[in-house]
Amino acid sequence: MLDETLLALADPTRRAILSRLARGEARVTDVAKPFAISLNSVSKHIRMLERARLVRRRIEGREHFLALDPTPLDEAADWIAAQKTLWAWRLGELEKALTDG
Amino acid sequence: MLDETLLALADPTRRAILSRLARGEARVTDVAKPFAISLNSVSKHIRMLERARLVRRRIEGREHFLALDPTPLDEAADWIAAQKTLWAWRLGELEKALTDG
DNA sequence: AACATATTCATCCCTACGGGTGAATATTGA
DNA sequence: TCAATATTCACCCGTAGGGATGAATATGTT
Repeated sequence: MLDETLLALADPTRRAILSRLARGEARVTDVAKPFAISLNSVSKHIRMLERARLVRRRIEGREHFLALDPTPLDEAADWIAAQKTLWAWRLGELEKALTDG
Repeated sequence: MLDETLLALADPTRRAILSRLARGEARVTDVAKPFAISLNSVSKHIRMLERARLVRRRIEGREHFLALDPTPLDEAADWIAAQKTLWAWRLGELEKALTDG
């Protein structure tokens, strides 16, 4: 799932959609309104966010309400945090080696 | 830069390359060795990692030595952490509203 | 109820790009 | 000269991003 999560987050439009949804549940049209791109594109972006499990959809008649699901963010944050630790350790060793030499 | 960073991280091969480089500097061939894919593909992945500023290249004769640059990870980690906070706050408000109602 | 209208979202088609390969091309090392 | 290192090129395949069109649902009017 990490692939889909990071791929979904790698687009500024999708990140903006997530920021919008962080202010509260919204319909597809509401989400699309601030963007200059077509509603179709927004719909596709939302589908990618759903595939990444970052967004859930609740259908009421013709209206589709979107809400955030923060769960996948944890996995992404964990991976990045782990890498930062590893890299910092490695660079620290390198620094030490340079200092000793 | 956040776009390139997250896009670069969204591929398992590139994440494996980063993990390899976390163990120390390495040449392109060394990095490519464990993978079943061709050297060309690895070269392309490395270029994407360079574009994302996650990897730096030092050329010595015919050998290209690759090393990590952890800087962009901070930006990514910060964005995710900020979103987690915002989302948690929003979901907390929702919880509160449901409890009050 | 029945029909027209407006709104919402999905589907079809095209273009661009990521990911993969093999072959060709410098460039350096032995 | 010959082998090793890495890039570049041309290409194929799958998919994301975009506009245009169509289907489904809700709303309003007679």
